[in-house]
Amino acid sequence: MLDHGLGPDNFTFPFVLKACSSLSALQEGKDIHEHVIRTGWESDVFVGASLIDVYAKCGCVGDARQVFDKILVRDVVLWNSMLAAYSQNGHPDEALSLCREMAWTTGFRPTVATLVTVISASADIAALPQGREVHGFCWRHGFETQDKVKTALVDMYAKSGFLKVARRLFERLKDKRVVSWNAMIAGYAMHGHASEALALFEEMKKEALPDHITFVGVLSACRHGRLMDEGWKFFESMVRDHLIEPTVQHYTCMIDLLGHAGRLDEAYDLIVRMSVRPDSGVWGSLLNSCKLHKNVELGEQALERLIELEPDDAGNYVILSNIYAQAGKWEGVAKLRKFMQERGLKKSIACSWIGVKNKDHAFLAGDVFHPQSDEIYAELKRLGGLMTEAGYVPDTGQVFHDVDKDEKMSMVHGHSERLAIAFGLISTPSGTRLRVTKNLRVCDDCHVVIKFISKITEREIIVRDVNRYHHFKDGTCSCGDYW
DNA sequence: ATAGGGTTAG
Repeated sequence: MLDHGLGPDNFTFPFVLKACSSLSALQEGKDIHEHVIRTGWESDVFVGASLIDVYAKCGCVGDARQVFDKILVRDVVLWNSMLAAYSQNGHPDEALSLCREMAWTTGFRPTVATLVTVISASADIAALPQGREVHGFCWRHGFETQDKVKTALVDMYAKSGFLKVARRLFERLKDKRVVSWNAMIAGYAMHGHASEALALFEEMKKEALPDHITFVGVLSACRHGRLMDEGWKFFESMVRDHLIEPTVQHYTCMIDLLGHAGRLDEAYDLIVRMSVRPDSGVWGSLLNSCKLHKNVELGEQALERLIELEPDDAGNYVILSNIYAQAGKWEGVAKLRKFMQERGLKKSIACSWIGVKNKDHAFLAGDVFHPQSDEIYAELKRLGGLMTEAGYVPDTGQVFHDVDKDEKMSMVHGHSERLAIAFGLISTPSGTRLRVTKNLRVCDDCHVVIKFISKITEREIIVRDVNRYHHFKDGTCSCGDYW
């Protein structure tokens, strides 16, 4: 077109940018962006929304935001594009605050797309107070009747641990599409409700055609329920009866099932001979299983692969370090720490949060910034006494740093999930279920402690960590102590 | 004639 001497206009750019977006072609997108600037179309909302989408699909949220900021006369689709850019790139908090800004500056006339995006952002951080607020908004403005909004709400309530609410909304869908079934099945699966997930899958087969995502849900239900035989049955049936080629996520479920069961060599064999390229999730699952079953050699191999795939992820080094520590191989711990220091890698900062009276309260390990900090620590101390009476012995094996024993104790005692739980206990009526979210894995010792707390205080405590949900009740956890 | 949204992840 350019060779023919024709200049692109405001209609040309969106078409060609959409092509970039579906190919995740960042360099081409940037070239076209320059062309947009040269031809003076950068303040066009259609061109801008397309550019934001290209940058979002390529993971460049900052570039997307620059495009957004240059456009001063915005329409609802432009806002939605920017919200989606945040939401899809792991910045759900930014999406929610941009949504507030949108409400403030534009008078907030959202569309179905706005709400779906914001609800899914709330779901991703299980930010229930915001999610409920959006749900209320949907209801008051007649959006709740829309199936797409309702499906997003099903996902949000499921991820926030309200499976019954999710199910009630799911049953009220006018037309259950595959996406809705998938959200509900995955919801049961991630909470370890394997039988509900599988029952729903049987029901689904009568009404809709399962897709590859349905099977991720089904296999992950088997995984969380440790249903090895059923898992393989579904895996084989997926390929044979449904003609679905297994993706890396399907393999991850199977490798995780084998690994958790201690069949580490079989898990390794499956990684080597599977038809798709193993990603960091696959090796991460194997590394985690090596920790559960104390296998140093295979753990080292898994870390080698992970260093190739995601060298900057500190969590991987920490897990191998834990494996070394369990085995008493302190030279391995020291070697890893040196390696991390040389590369400037730091453990991510742990953070837990809990919603109380429609407000989220966040805690870092050992922090004293909460206004009720003194009462929180007093409550932890009180519980500590009761736990010792009940037979609790602290396990500081997972403390990464090589510090003395007392210091290790205090580090573990101030873990963020404990602060969040203690705050929940002192600020809600007895018997109230607590729901805590954490950005990392729950450590072994906290897991033991929370089991004790659930029994001593007679509370149900739901902790959503980075991998899965833990439902603590009466001294036990739904994960069966494997996570 | 052009742009945005729901389901999967160690």
